[in-house]
Amino acid sequence: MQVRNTKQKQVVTKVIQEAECPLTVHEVLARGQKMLPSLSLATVYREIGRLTEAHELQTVAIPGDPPRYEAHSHHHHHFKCTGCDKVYEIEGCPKELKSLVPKGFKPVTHDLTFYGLCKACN
Amino acid sequence: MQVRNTKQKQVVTKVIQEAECPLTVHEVLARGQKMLPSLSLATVYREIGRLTEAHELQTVAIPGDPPRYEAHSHHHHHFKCTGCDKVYEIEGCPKELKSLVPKGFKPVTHDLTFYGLCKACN
DNA sequence: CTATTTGCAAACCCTTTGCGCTGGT
DNA sequence: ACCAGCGCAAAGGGTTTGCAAATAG
Repeated sequence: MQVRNTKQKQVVTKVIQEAECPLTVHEVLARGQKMLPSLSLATVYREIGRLTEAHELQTVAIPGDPPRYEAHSHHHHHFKCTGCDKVYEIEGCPKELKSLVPKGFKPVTHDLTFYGLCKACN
Repeated sequence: MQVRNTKQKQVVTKVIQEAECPLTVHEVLARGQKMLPSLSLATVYREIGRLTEAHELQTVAIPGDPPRYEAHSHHHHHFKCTGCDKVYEIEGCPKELKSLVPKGFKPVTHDLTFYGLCKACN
């Protein structure tokens, strides 16, 4: 079973790589359709599913929001503006974090999300 | 518009307060029906909605999982076991966290979730 | 007695899936 | 020419909502 290189895949990948912030499925669809108007929602879901399984995408889940997706690059965290609802990337990660985990537990990874006002809304 | 003290509200509140970990809506329903068999799913959703808006409940969102709810007590974080899928509370929170936020941004709150193996699964 | 709240079922998302057609190789 | 992948539309699963009956105050 071989993987084919289709326009749809190129478009979805491109949209996510060029995004300045994590995108929802519908945002990916909207941006993708500017390049390829026939792009369908089902295809976006399928492609995002593939990319996520291949660990080329990361899911950013924020309570109350639909999931967002971003290119899997280096380890980082997020800031969600409660004013304009945009999600920003935050660099850095304190080493001490792991010390919060109780003895006997084995932490593998973690998510950290800040909420508040971004530069523009503040 | 005054709020009435119904059996359903008491049950939902009690279930969540007595829970040893954050519960999904269906877990709240199942536990609640042991005390009040007629309790309906819609009522659980409505009551959780009210409590969340009143900030008496906190939502624990984990990518891929349905949201869970817990009593709003002190500030703390969570550990999700990827072995048994249970969610544990983690105490403590490094002061340095806020220093990750860029200048001009105003952090109000944050979520932190660890993933890995719990004591039992490790 | 009156207005809120409940339970039910239908309506609504958002996401997934079956299927015939398109198009990459 | 073959078959992975697409678009469409229907199905699924979780959550919300309209409404008549139940019930707190």
